[in-house]
Amino acid sequence: MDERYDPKKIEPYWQAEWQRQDLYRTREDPARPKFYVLEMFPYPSGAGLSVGHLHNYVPCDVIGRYKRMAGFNVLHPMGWDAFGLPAENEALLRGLHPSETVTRYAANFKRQLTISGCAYDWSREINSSSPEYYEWTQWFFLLLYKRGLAYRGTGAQWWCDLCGSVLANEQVINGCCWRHTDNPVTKKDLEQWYIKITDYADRLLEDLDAIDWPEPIKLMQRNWIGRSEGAELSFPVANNPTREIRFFTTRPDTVFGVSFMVLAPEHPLVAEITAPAERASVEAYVADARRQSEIERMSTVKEKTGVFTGAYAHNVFTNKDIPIWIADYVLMGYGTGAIMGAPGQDQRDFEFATRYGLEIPRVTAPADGTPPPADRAFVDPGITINSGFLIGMTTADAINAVCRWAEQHKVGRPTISYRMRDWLISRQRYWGCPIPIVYCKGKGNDGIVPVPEEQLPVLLPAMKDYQPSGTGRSPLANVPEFVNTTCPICGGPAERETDTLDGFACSSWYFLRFASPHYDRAPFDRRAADYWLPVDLYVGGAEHAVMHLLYARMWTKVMFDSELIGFQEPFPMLRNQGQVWAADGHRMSKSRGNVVTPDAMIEKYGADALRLWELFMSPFDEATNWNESGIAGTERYLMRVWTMIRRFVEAGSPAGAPSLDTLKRVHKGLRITTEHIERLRFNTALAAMMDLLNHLTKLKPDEMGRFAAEAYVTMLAPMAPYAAEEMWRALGHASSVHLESWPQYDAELTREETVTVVVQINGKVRDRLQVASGASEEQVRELALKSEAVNRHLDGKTPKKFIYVQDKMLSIVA
RNA sequence: GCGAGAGUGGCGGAAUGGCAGACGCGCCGGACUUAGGAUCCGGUGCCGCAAGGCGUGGGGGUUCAAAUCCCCCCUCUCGCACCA
Repeated sequence: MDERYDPKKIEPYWQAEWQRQDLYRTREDPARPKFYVLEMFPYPSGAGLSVGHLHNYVPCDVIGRYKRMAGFNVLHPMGWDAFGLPAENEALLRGLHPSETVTRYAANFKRQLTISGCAYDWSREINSSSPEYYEWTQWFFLLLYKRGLAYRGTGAQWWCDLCGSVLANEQVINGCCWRHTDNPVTKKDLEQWYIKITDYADRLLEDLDAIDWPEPIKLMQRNWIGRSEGAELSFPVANNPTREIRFFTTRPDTVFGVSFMVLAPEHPLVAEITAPAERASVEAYVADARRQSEIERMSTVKEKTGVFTGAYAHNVFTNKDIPIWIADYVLMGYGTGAIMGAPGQDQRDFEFATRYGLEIPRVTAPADGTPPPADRAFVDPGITINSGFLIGMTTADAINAVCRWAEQHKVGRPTISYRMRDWLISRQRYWGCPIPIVYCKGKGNDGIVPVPEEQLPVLLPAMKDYQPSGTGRSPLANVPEFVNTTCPICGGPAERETDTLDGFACSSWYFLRFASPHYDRAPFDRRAADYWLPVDLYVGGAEHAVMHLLYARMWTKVMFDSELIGFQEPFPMLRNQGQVWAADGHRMSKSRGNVVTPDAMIEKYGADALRLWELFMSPFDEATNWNESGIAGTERYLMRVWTMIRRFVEAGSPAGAPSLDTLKRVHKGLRITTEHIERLRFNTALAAMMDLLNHLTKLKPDEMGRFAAEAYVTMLAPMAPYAAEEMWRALGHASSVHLESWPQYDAELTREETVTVVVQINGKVRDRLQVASGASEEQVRELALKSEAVNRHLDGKTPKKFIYVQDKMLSIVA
């Protein structure tokens, strides 16, 4: 063992040695309990990993290593979410082929993770852009199609006429194209593929109750799904009884107060019902609404506007004709694109009615008998008034009564509406997973023919030029050899789908692939999946709260329904790591020049010191700003451990007979460290280790003894794997410390014999008593009343009341 | 605007109703030293010589006891954009 701790010397050595020993290879072993820890697989970018990424990977590595030592068979894999826009943009702008850049960037990520000491089983590395992987993404798409969960529909996409291509939301900046910054984007309607995630809305909602996820994430999913109960009703258009306006409401009890209707400007009825006299103003409003939606997020606090169509609807409850308006605050994408206006009970309707001088009937009164406020809507539940057969009913009863009446008279029914919409999974992009569909020219039903499984994968063709097709189709439309094919059924001429799948398709099942990453007969080997899945601990950023985590949950449920797997939730336990901002408080980014790389920190301090600082600088799940100054502290800590072990070894590694006090401290340190690692409290786990070190370094080697020395190094192993390995060898062991068992503590030895009991008088601490642990209230009281400090502060007053908290505190009220 | 989270020494943070500031950074002092940006030892919330008092964004409340629970306000961060 060298005198000085020199990470530059030991880290490369052990890296090579671990690789030679294939130390992190994982195999199924039914005899041992399994633990599957997974980080959300990263998109390999050219910027490489920053120290911010390691704030996720290092703690997960600690958990993986710890669980392995604690007796679990641990699966801790890594792969690359490799399809995506940045690689395609680089291809477009710099002519670099995405598969080359992605391969290079992934290799760099892997190198950075390796030098950081992360124990991944690299034999299970996957890449979502490799045909061996996306073959099965395509297979899943076909599964969804066969189950009626994938369908074609029309959707509007951002469009730049100068690029001749669709744009992602992030490519639209201030309403203009990212490349043509003074060219306003428009919307283009395209036929696209959708996934019917709405069929799973209720299950996605209900099953949230049974999983261990951060509450804010669950809440975001609940809000995203946005379930609301109500009724769908319909009113006929006056003088045009073949046409009706269907609408959803959560307050069917207020139908007698409906004094107008509002349609979304895009509503298909608008053109048909508009009266000739109003046509000009309606068309102008519709055009204006369309233009406004094109100029991104111009004004978020604008007033409610609308125009009258000149048409009327017949309120079947009041038998009155009510005006039909259009307004841009009604969205075509939610509900039916039409709402009833009940201005007395809805604040938004109230503002609209006030502005345009519409009638404001009051049909709900406060339950306490006071009149509804005159200057605003009364939105709370109450007692129904002015409402025919509903008068006197509570809001809840009136809702039921309206639903029953509507069903009997065939004008509506109770229903549930969801805010969540179906998942638009088509992308008009090159660098994605091809959709395994062909369109046969000789067939009806749009000629949709799924590619037979045995013909998968549909390979993404190599291209030289990634210019957009100009038509709204993906660049793949420019490759005739790809597009033109034959129908798998009739053999006649057919064209391939040229859209590719959203990257979220790849990430909706990758956690299963790690169980059997090289299996080539199915997406996964059922036996391996049954052993490893579900994921025991899933870790990633809160930014994936809704999309990725909902899609992956839905696909898992589809797999369960298809009897491919035996579980319904892929991630029973989820945690979010805290975001690490740059020292300047901004996102770390190449353009700001504030990226700190692990490479630079490892060069300066060594990987172990960096790892310890990642663990120590802040709680795992809380955001923090990067601050390099503390690494000096973790580096110094490692040096002190090193010196302690070196002195111990140089003294001949004496077996020693530690004092009871030392023994108790070791066991207590072990207990706290263990408990805190289990709870993912790495910063306080390390603090407990430092505390223990501060005690142990005061001892001579034979006072410390072999048990303490070895337990200490073993405990350090998950956090600082290189230094621990080197010290373990110096302690005379031939095999790796990472194959050792986690040391067990003796609970008896972690018990305190004496405790400090605080004495408070009227809420202020006046004395501290050392008493035997478990002392009775009487004993402590007696002791306290003898105390000089207590008597001085009691100042002759008689205690009125004592409150005793065992082993902690005696509170005296005087 | 709505929703979620956060606010504690000079700094990162600890304490989840029971000793505020664990552990570390920085700083101050000392030892060793030709030397120290190394190492080791001690100190370090604020006021005060002390006894003691004050102190967890601000204000109020509950409690024997509040950083922690409740109400109001301020600031910051993240998410969502009129969801009928």
